[in-house]
Amino acid sequence: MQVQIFLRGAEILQISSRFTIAVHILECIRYFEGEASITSEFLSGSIGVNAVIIRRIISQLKSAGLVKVGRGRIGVLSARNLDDVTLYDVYSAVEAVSSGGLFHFHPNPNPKCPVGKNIHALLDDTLRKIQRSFEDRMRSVTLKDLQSVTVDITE
Amino acid sequence: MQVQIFLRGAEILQISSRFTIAVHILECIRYFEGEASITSEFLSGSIGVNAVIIRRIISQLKSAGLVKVGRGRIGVLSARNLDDVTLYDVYSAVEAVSSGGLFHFHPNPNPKCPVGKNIHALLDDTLRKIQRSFEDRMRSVTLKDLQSVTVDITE
DNA sequence: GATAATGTAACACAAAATATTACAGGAGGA
DNA sequence: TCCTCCTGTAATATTTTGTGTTACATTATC
Repeated sequence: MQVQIFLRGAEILQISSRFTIAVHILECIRYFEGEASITSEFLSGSIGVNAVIIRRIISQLKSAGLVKVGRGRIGVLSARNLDDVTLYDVYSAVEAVSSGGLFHFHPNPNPKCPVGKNIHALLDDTLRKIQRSFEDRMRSVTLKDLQSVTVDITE
Repeated sequence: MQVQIFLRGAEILQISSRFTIAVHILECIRYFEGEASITSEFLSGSIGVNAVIIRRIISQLKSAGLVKVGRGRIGVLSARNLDDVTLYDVYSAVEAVSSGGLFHFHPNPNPKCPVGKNIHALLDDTLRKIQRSFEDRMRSVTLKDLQSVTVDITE
């Protein structure tokens, strides 16, 4: 049996670390804004990730309207009240999930097979709903909520 | 801003297609069992994916107790009533999510930074609950449910 | 005007997913 | 029994995605 043996490595499918990095960035802004100039280099130090990566993610957060960036020696600033930003706001800012969905469908089911012909009809709607539910759950948590250790997400 | 320009390609993070392939395999068994010898070659034809990939996934489904495989000219058979198999059963059979979670955390937050020090305390519990909720949603759908076009997953 | 930071290209590298080839070994049928 | 078909799985290649690194033009503040 030994399934693990021929599965090379972890085989983990995950939401990219861009998401937790983005939350980390926003939390740094919440903590340091007004106190320090929050540059990509500064953030790189707290997050432990290359400054260019940070800048890319900041660009995405900026496109999503969450932060604004001054050139020169300003650093990153909040563009709205970050208390109200939800995890979904962050997630959708940094993951291009829109274009494909959370699930990856095998691309060539055989239309000549009675099962292959119907597999999309069978699954698409349900998978879409599951994804939607996942996103709604992320919408229900704001950055402010994270501060209270026991967030009430019904488990 | 043209975020897309410097994001190479799709940047999509997805549940591997092993999941939909596995559902496809099980649906083929539900449809063809008793009618035809369901070999990896046969499935490869319906699914449009290499037969070796199919065999690996079948091995995982077998480990999970969903199917059994005869050697020789038998092919794949159901090992239990597939009507009752949930999407989570399939998902957990083919994704090694257990070892890392759905979310990928950046591995080196700086413990000397007041934010970096607390980022795990801030996020871990909430992310775990979101993942749990995602999995529960998959648990609520069986293969039989898929047959009725309008599955009642509260949206 | 000097300095420091961003925006982003270009490229390198690592990790994961999938494809392909190959073949040993078991089961069933002739 | 022997042949054939199919599985199990190794080895390897290819593709895709994510991340790291270097570089530099641009722009805002000091």
